[in-house]
Amino acid sequence: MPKRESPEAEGTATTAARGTGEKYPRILDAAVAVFAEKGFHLARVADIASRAGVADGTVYLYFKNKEEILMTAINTAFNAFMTDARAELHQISSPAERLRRLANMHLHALGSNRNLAVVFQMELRQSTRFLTTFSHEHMVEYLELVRDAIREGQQKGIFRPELNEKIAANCFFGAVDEIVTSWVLAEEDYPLASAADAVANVILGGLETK
Amino acid sequence: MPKRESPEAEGTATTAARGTGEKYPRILDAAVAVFAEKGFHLARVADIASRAGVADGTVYLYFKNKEEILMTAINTAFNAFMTDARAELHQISSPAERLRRLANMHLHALGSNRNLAVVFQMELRQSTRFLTTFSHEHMVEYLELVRDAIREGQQKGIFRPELNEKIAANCFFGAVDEIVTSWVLAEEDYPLASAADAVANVILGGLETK
Amino acid sequence: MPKRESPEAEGTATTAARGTGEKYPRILDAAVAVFAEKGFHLARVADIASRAGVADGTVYLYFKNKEEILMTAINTAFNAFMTDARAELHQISSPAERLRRLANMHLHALGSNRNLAVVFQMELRQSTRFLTTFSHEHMVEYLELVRDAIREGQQKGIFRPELNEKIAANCFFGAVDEIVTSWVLAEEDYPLASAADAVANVILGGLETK
Amino acid sequence: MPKRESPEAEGTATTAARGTGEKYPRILDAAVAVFAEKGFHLARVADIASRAGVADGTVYLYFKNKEEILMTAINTAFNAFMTDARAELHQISSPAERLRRLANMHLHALGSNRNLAVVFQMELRQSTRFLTTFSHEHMVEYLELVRDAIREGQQKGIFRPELNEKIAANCFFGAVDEIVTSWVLAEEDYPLASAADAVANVILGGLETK
DNA sequence: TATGAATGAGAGTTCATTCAT
DNA sequence: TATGAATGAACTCTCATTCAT
Repeated sequence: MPKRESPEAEGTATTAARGTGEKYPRILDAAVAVFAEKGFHLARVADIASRAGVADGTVYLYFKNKEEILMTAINTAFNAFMTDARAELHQISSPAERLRRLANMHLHALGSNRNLAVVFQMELRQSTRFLTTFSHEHMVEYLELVRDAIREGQQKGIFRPELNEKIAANCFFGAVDEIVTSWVLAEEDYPLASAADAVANVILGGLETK
Repeated sequence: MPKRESPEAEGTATTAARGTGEKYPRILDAAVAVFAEKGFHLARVADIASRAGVADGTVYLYFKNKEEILMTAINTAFNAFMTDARAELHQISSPAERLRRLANMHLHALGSNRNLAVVFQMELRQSTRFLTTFSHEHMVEYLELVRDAIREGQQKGIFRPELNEKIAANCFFGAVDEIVTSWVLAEEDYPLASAADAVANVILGGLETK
Repeated sequence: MPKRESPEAEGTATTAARGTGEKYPRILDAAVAVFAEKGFHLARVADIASRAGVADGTVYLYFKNKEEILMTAINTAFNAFMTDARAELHQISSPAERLRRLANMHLHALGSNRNLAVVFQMELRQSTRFLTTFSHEHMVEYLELVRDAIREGQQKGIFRPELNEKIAANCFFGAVDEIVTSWVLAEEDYPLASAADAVANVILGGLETK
Repeated sequence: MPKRESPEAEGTATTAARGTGEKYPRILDAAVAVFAEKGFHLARVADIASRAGVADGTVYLYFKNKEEILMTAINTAFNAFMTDARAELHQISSPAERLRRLANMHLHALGSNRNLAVVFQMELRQSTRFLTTFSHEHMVEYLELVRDAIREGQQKGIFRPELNEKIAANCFFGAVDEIVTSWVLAEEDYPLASAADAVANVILGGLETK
């Protein structure tokens, strides 16, 4: 997920953003903000354009259509996250620590960009067949990281060998993911990452041999 | 979740369903099927009507609008589930067993009605403000069951006392929920409930004192 | 115009009207009330039926369609008025007195039934070609009465001979008609007929030789 | 009433009008033509658009909705007329002459644009509460001109002092208005303004002291 | 006669997308 | 590249009318 959110993404933009150049990222940020606020289907391309401070038509110079904006936003954020995550996890030998670190990064990434978090938690689960497939593939990629760690932990004897590795990985992702959802839906805006250790404790407790 | 799904909900219905009477449940079932297939926004009321074997206008004799159909479907299913769940859990004294049973019921309920499961996993997480609030309330109700069990388990000393009860409950729900999502997105149609014990093992392992 | 308005026409009817029998006039009265309130196009047949205390379908046992209800209401009232008017005017030999009496009857008829007045002033001027023709014919009939009086007055030398009789008749009708419109649109509910003499004075003043 | 009516307003336009530019007045003219022909409720926005030679959606770039088109058409025409009328009447000191001139302008304005006249005579008297209020206000404004003249004439002793000024003004307007209605409903298309003197003669005859 | 559930055609309006400038 | 006016397909919902009971 993008480390920083461009400043105009939250404002009306039409004013501040004009002339900053770099329309592509501005449109992307605006789109994430609008999708977060209204949801994909209720978001109008005109909303995105005006928030980005560009003309409606300009959006189509950078993106084929509305769906592609959403997908690009998700892809960009997801790929950035995965690159970061793979790099970091690579340096950690303990499978348990790796999962703890992954939970941490996951919550940090989304906790630092609420709009993006909303889009991930809400809009990613659309049922356009295409989008479903699309997000499914991301999920698989993410889960691969988790399953690797679990498998390795089982081989090393620190994770319970009888656990179905696939299901365990789903539990890990599901738990972390639900923490994000819960945060997104909450009224108060507590720091999401602060929950990382607590989640990791529960899940790792469930994975580790007694 | 509805005790029985009328058989025509899966088929084209337009033919077979005609004149079977009781249009209300037929429309509801058709709606769930169409929502599952296309998603709420892409589902046309005409699709629902034709699948239910009724005229477009007939839908509006039973429901105020499209949104009300979705909400009714979700409410009906959710309330039926909660009633069942409360009744069953009431008879189980062990908190761990209660959670195990809840996971089981959860997966059974959705595993026996794929369309409904798709609607719950996908459409419930839309971002219409109203729907968000609406589903949030259901979530809270469900989580109350989980939190009660966790709290009691902590008091009895069988669950780790240092765990944040709210986060732990989220982990439980998140894990079970993700198993459903995974099943919904999966190519093959394995019996969902078969995963119940495995999930429960992971989470209970994480909750129980060593 | 009908001498009396059936009592249920103003109320919700569904209660009081039931079982009184005589559904035909009840539907007619209800229709006039609903047309007056919402206008022809915005009036729903269901509104009329419920106000008349009958089922929607029952309306169609008495009237071919919505338009026929309006036409029947107008026709009935208009014919009743014309019959009365012809009978009364027949007994008055002075053309001036005849016009004075006609203005009086006109304002009395509509002033005693506001709903009907609204329908006459507003709905009669629709532009469905059919309805236009239809109301045009009524107008001609009414104007005939006026023109007869004017013609006779001119022959007798009490009305200015140079006046175009057709235009003068239009002036008479227009003046009286406008008094009704003004009353219909007014906030306060003054007795319409009280204006009869004043209007007659103006117009007769314009007609009479000096 | 609009100073000039774009020529295509009367024709089918779909062909000739394309690309003539200035879509706003074209839509307005087309709307008046369609409203005149079918009446507001039966007029479809698609009719207006096609007559104006624009796409359906284009209408909504210029007007919020169908009602706004009607109101704009009426307002524009009415305000133009009132501006003209006030300017002209200002220069006439004789109250009688002023009324004669007003009748003349009234009949000229509507007589030179039959579609607009139809809309004024028919559609303006609908019973949408909003429209009623709206047209009522116009009426008041117009009547103010008439009442001013009458009041002044009474003060100067040339109009009968015993006449109720409000009722007299209604008579004036009603008479002129009915001449227009009569013309609108007539089969043959005689020049409307030719009736101006005749009407003025009747009404002024009724107003003036003998 | 009476009912009212069911029908389905129909229309206002929105908005993603295009394209002439 | 950038614009934004224009397009027109699409879709929800209403309501006059019918007809089995």
